[in-house]
Amino acid sequence: MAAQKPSIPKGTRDFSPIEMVRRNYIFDTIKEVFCRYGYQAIETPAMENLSTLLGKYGDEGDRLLFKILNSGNYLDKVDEHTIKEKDQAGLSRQISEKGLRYDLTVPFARYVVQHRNEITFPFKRYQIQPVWRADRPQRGRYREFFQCDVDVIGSDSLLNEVELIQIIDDIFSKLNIKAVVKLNNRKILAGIAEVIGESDNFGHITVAIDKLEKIGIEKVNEELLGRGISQEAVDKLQPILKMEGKLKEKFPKLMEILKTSPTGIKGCEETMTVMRHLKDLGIKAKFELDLTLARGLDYYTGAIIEVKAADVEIGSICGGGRYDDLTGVFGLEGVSGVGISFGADRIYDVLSELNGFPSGFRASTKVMFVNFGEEEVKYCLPVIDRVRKAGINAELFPDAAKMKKQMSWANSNAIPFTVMAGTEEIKSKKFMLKDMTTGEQKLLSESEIIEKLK
RNA sequence: GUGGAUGUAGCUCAGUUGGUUAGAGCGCUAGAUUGUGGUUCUAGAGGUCGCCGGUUCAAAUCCGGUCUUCCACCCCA
Repeated sequence: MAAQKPSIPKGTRDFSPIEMVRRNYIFDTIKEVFCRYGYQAIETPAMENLSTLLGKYGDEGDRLLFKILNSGNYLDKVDEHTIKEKDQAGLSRQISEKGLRYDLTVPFARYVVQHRNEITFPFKRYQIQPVWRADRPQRGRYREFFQCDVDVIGSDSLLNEVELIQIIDDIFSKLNIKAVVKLNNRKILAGIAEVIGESDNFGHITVAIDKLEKIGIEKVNEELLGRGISQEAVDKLQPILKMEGKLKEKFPKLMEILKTSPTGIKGCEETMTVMRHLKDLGIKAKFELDLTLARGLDYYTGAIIEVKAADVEIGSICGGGRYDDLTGVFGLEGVSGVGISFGADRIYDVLSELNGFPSGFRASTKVMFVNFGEEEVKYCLPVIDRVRKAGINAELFPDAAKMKKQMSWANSNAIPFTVMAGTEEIKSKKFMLKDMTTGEQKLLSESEIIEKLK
């Protein structure tokens, strides 16, 4: 057999032991906070029916879905016409009916509708699983990555928004990441579109102004005009785009601009309520109103939340918002939800860059027993068992390899202690314990070793 | 999906205008040290120069294609 060069698909990664320790540190921190606020874990399958996924994320989202080829002789079932006409979309529909999930929110909505009889609302759940996107990989962008979602479904209360931001604050404080929370509201954006008389172009407007920070006001205006938005509307938009100042000054200005749009006013009031609570709570993270924050996902209807790391340029590390009718498409109307998603992989990248991982928690083994051969193993084995039962992580080197080999193995695995027990030690019923950091060694009894390593 | 850069030892990288046997550091293996790792010294192993094709007497080096990784756009965690 010809040796093939091993590789993994573009945008995917292996996680080696050190990375796993670090990833688990992130997951554990996140889980702990989720649980603290009363959220319960669920999981859903890696693959969903395409009918569940398609049409929920906009055209761009549909394009980025990984589709799974049907099993069996799928080609037999394709009609001649499709093949002759090279109808790609038609073909894809006929040969693929499943896809890898694109996020955790839509599968969650599906879950809620499917299990509605078992659920007592409001339902608070968290879900930590990988998702897949057929995107082109880049810094902080992978084709397989983990999302950590928390959602409350079946409650309109703005207290949920507040709670989610508290969770954001808790998690990033624990991880020592300076977070900036950006808030906006789809209703404000809808109000703006309404006030400038371009409600029909809501999508184009939000996408364009989302780029304000990146490309500047001139280019945004160009793009708006290019998208068929009237000069008059663009002119009307200018004071909103240029609005500056503190929150206290921004809101009255915004209310004034939006006064003819009840929706806009509502959005403004909602956002003010949330922010007032955050202020009272003394949130550590910076939070700000960002009118340019749009977020592409089609299903958001109220609050929009996005978190960036203050010290690392990597895109958002957490994002989410309120969706009033996500379950509607699956046949459950009038259930509002709000949720956010933490990007574990980007958080990992941020911590790497900041050197923010706690040090010195690499090896889990506390002590390694050197293997000198059959007799010595017989002498050590029961002792190792008792050491473990005393709650000390211990292991025996599996082969009676050269001492040098065994010691350097312990060394490269950063194991802090080794025990040597050969003929001499067996005779005196003792063990030679060596501290690998200082090089010091002492002849001790079993109970003294357990005492020392505890 | 569009445009740009990149690929040489396990890792990080040198490699001249195309010219003989492709180098360094780290790591790895062995010995100095037969019951002692981490320091030191000595020796050694390890490369289809991403892959396929072309130009040439001759290609790591030039050309085309392809894949990977990275960057920008699009979009997003």
